[in-house]
Order: sequence, then C-alpha cells, then structure tokens
Amino acid sequence: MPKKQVSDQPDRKPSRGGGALRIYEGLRHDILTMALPPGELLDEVTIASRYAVSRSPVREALIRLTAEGLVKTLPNKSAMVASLNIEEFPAYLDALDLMQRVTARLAASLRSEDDLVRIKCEQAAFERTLAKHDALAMIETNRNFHIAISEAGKNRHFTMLYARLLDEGRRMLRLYFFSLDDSLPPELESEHRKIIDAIEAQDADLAERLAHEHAMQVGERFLAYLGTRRTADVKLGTGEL
Amino acid sequence: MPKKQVSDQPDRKPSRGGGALRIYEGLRHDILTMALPPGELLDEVTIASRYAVSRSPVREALIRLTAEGLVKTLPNKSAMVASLNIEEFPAYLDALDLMQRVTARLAASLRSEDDLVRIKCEQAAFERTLAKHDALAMIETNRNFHIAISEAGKNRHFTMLYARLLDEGRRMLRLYFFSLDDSLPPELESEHRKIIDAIEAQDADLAERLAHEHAMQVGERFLAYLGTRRTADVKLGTGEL
DNA sequence: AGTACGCAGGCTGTATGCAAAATCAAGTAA
DNA sequence: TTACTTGATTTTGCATACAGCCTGCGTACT
Repeated sequence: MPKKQVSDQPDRKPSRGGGALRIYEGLRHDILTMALPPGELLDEVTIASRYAVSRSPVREALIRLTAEGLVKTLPNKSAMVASLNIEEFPAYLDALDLMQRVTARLAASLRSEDDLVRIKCEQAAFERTLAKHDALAMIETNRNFHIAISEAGKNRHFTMLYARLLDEGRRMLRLYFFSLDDSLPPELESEHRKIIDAIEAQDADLAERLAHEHAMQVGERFLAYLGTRRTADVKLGTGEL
Repeated sequence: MPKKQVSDQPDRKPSRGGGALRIYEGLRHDILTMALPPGELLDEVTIASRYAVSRSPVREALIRLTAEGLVKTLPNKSAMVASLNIEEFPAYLDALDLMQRVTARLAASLRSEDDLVRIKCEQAAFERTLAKHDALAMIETNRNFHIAISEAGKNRHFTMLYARLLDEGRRMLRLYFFSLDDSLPPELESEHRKIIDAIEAQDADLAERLAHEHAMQVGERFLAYLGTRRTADVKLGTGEL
C-alpha cells in the first residue's frame, strides 16, 4: 500500500518550460472558442496574474500567437485578439476549398492503411460528438477529421495552412454551429463517409470533387445563416412603446 | 533652449521596439542566405552579445523564427537553424507549384492597374539584378516579383504560404543559383514576361499554365543540378596515391 | 581498466527592476 | 464649451537577477 498516493506525482512543479506552453494553449483555446472575443485587449500583467506567472512566459505566448495571426499587437500598446474580418470571407473560403481539395486528392493517392484507420477513428469520434449535441466538441472533432485526411496526404505545407484555416474558421463557424441548436444536419456525416470511401478506394478525382462539394456546402450554409433574418416578421409602429 | 541633446538625430536610440525586430530580421537574413548554415547552434547569450542587447529581444526573435519554422528549439537546450530535408523536396515542389498556379490565376482575374505596375516594377528590379550577376540579389528580387503577383490575387492565405515557400526555397535554390556562376539562363526572364502578359490580358488559364511550367522548370533545373556529377570522368586506381 | 558518482560550469526558463511611451485626468486659456 | 497642456499612472520593451536542467570532467570505487 503506498502511504501517500495524492502527492506522488500530481503536484510536482509545472516542470520548468511548461509555463509558456500552458499559457499559449490556454489563450489559444480561449481565443478559438471566443471566450476571448475578437478585439479583447490582452494586457500582459492581467494575463500573468490570471495564470500566476510572471510576464516573461506570457510574453512568449503572445509572440507565438501573434506569429500565428490570432493576436495583433501594435508597438508599445496592448495586444488584442485578432478580429475576424467578414470582408475577407470569400478569400477564406477560396483557400479552404483549395486546401480541402488538394489534401483530399493527395490523401486518396498516398494514404497508407494506417492513415485510413486513423481517419476512420477521427470520423468515429466526430460521430460520437454529434450524438452529444456539443457544438464546441463537434467543431473540434470535425477539425481533427479533416486534419487526419490532410496528414494522410503527407505534405506538411498543405497541412499547416489547412490547420490554420480550420482553426481560424472555428471562430466563424462557431456562430453557425451554435445557430443549429447543437444539432447538425445529417448531410455532414454522410459527406464525411463518402469522402472516406473515395480515399479508401484511392479515387483521387472523386475525393477531390466530394471535398470541393463539402467545402461549398459549408460555405453556403454559413452564408445562409448570415442571411437569416430573425426580426422579419416583427411588426413595428404598432406597439405601445 | 533647455539642456540640449548631445546629438540631434543621428545616433538616437533605436527607438525602443526596434531591438527585437532588428535581431529578427538580422537572424532571418543570415539564415536565408546560409550565413548561418542549417544545424548551426544559436545560443542566446552569444547572439545577444553580437547584437549588443540583452537576452530578452533575442528570445523574442528566436520565438518568432521558431514559429516560422526557420529555427528549431528543443526544451532546455540551444535553438538551432532548421535543417532543410531533401526528402521532402517533392512535397515542397508540389506546394510551390500549386501556390504559383493559384496566385497567378487569381492575379490574372483580380489584378488592378496598380497591381500591374507594381508587378512590372518588381520585374524591372529583377532584370536589373540579373545584369549585376549577384545571385543573392537575384533570389531576392525573384521572390519579390512572385510575391507581387500573389498580392495582386488578394488572398492573404495564399500569399502567406507562398512567401514562406519562396523564403524556404531561398536556402535550397541558393545552391542552384550559385552553381550557375551568378548568371541565369535567359528563359527565366522571358518566362516572367510571358506571365506578366497573361496577367495583363487577364487570361487566367494561360497565366496558370505558364506559372505551372515556370515552377516545373525551376524544379527540373534544381534536380538537374543535384544530378550533375563532377567527378564522373576522374580516373580512379591509376594514380600513384 | 572501466564505470559510477559528483560537482562545477554554462545555458535556458522565469522573475523582477527600470525607463521610455502612451493613455488619461484635470486644469487653464481661448 | 472646446481645445491644449501638463502631470500622474499604466503598460510595454528591455535589462538584469535568480533558479533549475544539461553537459562535461574529475575522482573514487569495483
């Protein structure tokens, strides 16, 4: 019987070097989930006190996030969460579409058996979160599914850009996913399955076409969400206010 | 007149904030020109003393370079210049080709008159460096030419990846360019001109095709350079050594 | 001789100190 | 009332200080 099991390992110091990483991941998570909304000011001392560290690791995290484009920083002023500009949504969708197509095509051509099981595994995780009606988890597992495909294509440049796009998209698509009341249209799941089949069959053209349609669907759905007018049937000028 | 500044302008302090940027650009330049060869150890105190600053701005520069992939850093150990892996050259060329194609296509479709003069200006700068037989300057102006095209396409995601690829490529192509004895095959210049013409005529298909051929040419030339055997006609076993 | 231990030095990761810059507030002049 | 100036405060950017990890060498032990 071990005399003390609680303090065996758990509370050992954050292992010198985990500090900056912890803050980086924490801030990144908060930004992507919009817990820190775009435009939010990130002053170093506040963050440092929140994470109970000094400004140095905070500074490192902010520099890394700035390099990723998630944080903007003006000289001698506070950093702030990067704002997502709706005016560059078309360019975003272009890039997402192209990456989705090329990664699907490469995956179909270059996939190994291991890649295939990895992809199916991520898809299973995605379907599991679908059942849970957890929008945040759905976004996460959906991303992991597409990244798994991209990695099967074995081109780290495409994977890197694609990952950045999907992460950046988490902030936009989050609005759309939430609008669905945590339940997704079942097409997403079937589209994923069809893409998997094409990759398994190593049909590059089909995989690319399906990926393209998938991207277009997401784009259209998001635009449709933007186009929904919730106050269209409110009568104005007739109330007593 | 109150206490006068000893020196009005010339040697005023690097304006608080330029420090980290200066080191970042300096290190980046040295890495891309291979003045700092791949694998070189970058210990913070040495760099700090070289730039006559403390470790803090050096650290910031290294973090940014690490985020860009130009520097690798293992925990609690010195950072080192990222090594370029020849085994991922095919993936690199795939990415370069795709970016070159898509940016040329977008530029042909979306260019403004200002974009056009900018592109022609960069091409003129490129041709000027051609005459100077300065390989390093040629690589630089060639990059700027292609970036100008990419920016005419107005998709910052593509431009960002393309710029990273071109910069990364500077280290590889540098070998090839130097092998030419600082003089380029004139096809490069004419290929550039043809691409410009296609963009000016807003012929997206032609621009894409020319950009693709351009990328393939560069790839083939580099591979041909790798394939040159300089010792093939050396007779072995007949000397007195 | 070969191996293990220990210790010292160097280096990184983090904390703290300090000065320039920016922001804000109040007060004053127009 | 508005605009401008000035001083206090906050915050960043850099310098410095401190503590833990890694490395290398020397010594002792088998």
